[in-house]
Amino acid sequence: MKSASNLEEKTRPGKAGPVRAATSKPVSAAGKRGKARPVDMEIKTQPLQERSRQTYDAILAAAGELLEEVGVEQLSTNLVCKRAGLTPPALYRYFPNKYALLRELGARLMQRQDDAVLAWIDNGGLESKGVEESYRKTLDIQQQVNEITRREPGGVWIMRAMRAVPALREVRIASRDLVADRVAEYLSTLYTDTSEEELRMAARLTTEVGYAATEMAIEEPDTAKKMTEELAWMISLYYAKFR
Amino acid sequence: MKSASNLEEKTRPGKAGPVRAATSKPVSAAGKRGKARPVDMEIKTQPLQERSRQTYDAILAAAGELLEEVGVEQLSTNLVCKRAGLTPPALYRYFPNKYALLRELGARLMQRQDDAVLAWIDNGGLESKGVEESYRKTLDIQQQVNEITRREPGGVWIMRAMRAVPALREVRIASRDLVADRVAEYLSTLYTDTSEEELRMAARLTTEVGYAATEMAIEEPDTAKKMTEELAWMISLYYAKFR
DNA sequence: TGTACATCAGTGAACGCGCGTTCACTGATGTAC
DNA sequence: TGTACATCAGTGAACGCGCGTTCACTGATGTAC
Repeated sequence: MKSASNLEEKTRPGKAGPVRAATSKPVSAAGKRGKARPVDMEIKTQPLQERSRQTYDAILAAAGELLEEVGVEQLSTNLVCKRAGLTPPALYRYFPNKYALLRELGARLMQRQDDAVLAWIDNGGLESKGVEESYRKTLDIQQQVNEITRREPGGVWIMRAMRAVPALREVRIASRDLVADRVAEYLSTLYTDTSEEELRMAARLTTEVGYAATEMAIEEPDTAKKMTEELAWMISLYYAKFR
Repeated sequence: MKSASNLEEKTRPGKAGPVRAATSKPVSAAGKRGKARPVDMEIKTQPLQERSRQTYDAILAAAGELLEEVGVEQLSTNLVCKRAGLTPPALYRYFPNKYALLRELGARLMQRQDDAVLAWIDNGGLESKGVEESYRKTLDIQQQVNEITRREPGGVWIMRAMRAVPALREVRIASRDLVADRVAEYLSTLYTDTSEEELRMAARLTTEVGYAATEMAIEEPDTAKKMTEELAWMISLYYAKFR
C-alpha cells in the first residue's frame, strides 16, 4: 500500500485522469511560498464526457510539446490552445492558468517516476550483498527514471519548471520526500545502527542528486550512459558507508 | 594562468564591471539551442562614466532583489526599472532585454564560484592522504560555494534561471566545464591509471551534483549543514574509487 | 425506439493590462583651448 | 581658470502586441419517459 503524498492524492497508475480529484478540497488561496504572490492552482472542472477527456489530454499533450520547443517562460495558454486546436475558453474550462497546467504535467511525471522507484524498492532494489550488486541495482532504477523522463513529452522541461517556477516547487519536493521517506524506512530495517532521521537525509540527498543526473543525462545524450553509470557508483559507494 | 572559458572572457575578480568586454565580438544572432528562437544577448553599451557605472550596478542589484521576490518568470525590465528608480530607456541603454541582464548576473555568480574553486584547487584541494582528508577539503569548498551563492542577492534564483532559461544555460555549462576540466587536469597527474577523459566525466558529474546540493542547501537552511556534509562524503567516497 | 429536454463542451469576439520598445528631448559630464 | 562645445546619460510620453480573461452564444452528448 502506498503512503499518501503530503501534497495530494496521486492518480491510479495507468489512468490518465487529472491528479487532483474533483472532490479534493482546494489548495488554500493564501500564498504558500514567501513573497511570490499566490497563483490559483485549482483545476476547475473535471472532464466528464469522452469528448472532454480527449480535450483535456490534448491540452496536456500540446503543453508538453511546446515546452520542448519554447521552454517554460514563453509557454502561454494562448499558445497551448493554438497547438491543441482549441479556443482559449475551452482550455480555461479546465485550467485557470498555465501554472495549473504545468502542475498537472509535473504531478503526472513525478507519479510515473515514483511508481517506478517504489516498485523497485518493493522488489528489493535496496538490498544487496555488496557494492557491486548495489551499483547494478542503482544503475537499473536510475536508467528507468531517465527513460520515463525521456519518453514524457517535455519531460526534462517539466523537471526544470519544477525547480524554477515557485508554484510547482512543492510538487517536486513532495515527490522527492515521498520517495526518500520510503527509502529511509526500508534502509532503517537494514542498517539498524543509523537513525532513520539520518537515513532520510541521505535518501533526500541521493534522490535530489538523481534528479540532477536525469536532467544531465537528457541534456547530454552522448555521455548519458557513462554519466549514469558513474552516478550509480557514486550513490552505491555512498550508501556503503552505512553498512 | 586561467584557461579561457569557451563562452567568453571572464571578468577580473574584484572588478565589478560587465563580463563581456566592449570590444568582444557579438554572440551570433543565430540560435544556439534547437528550436527556442534566439534572443539578443548582447550588452549594448558599456558604462563609461561613474554615473552610468552606478546605474548599471543599480540595475543588476534591483534584478537580484526582484528575483528573490517574484522569481525569473515574473521578472520584467519594467519591474527592474521601477525598483532601480529608472525609466525603461535607461535600462535599455545597457541591456536589450531581461535575458541579457540575467546572463550578466549569472556570469558574475559563476565567476565568483569558479574563482573560489580554482583557488582551492591551486591550494591543493584535490590532494589528500585518505578519504577523511578528502572529505574535509571537499566540505570546505562546497561550503564556500554555498556561502558565495547565499550572499549573492537572488543567488539561488540565478542558479535556477540558468537551468530553466534557454538563453542562460550555456553560462552554467561553460562554467561547469571550465571547473571540471581543471579538476580533471589536476587529477590526471595523481591518478595516472585513469584516462583524463574519464576523470573529466567524473568531474562534471560531481560539479553538477555540487550545484544541486548548493540549491538544496539554500532552499532548506535547516538541514543545510548536514546535507552539505553528506554531499562531501558522497563525493570523496566516489573519488576514492580512482585511487 | 424515438423524441424532448437538461446538461456538458466548445466557439467567436471582445476587453483591459503590462510588456518590450522607440522617439525626440533635456540635463550631466568631460574636455579642448 | 574659465568657457564653449561634444559626448554621455537619463527622461517623458507614446506605440503595438500578445497575454489572460470573460461574455453570451451554439452545438454535442446523455437521459427520462
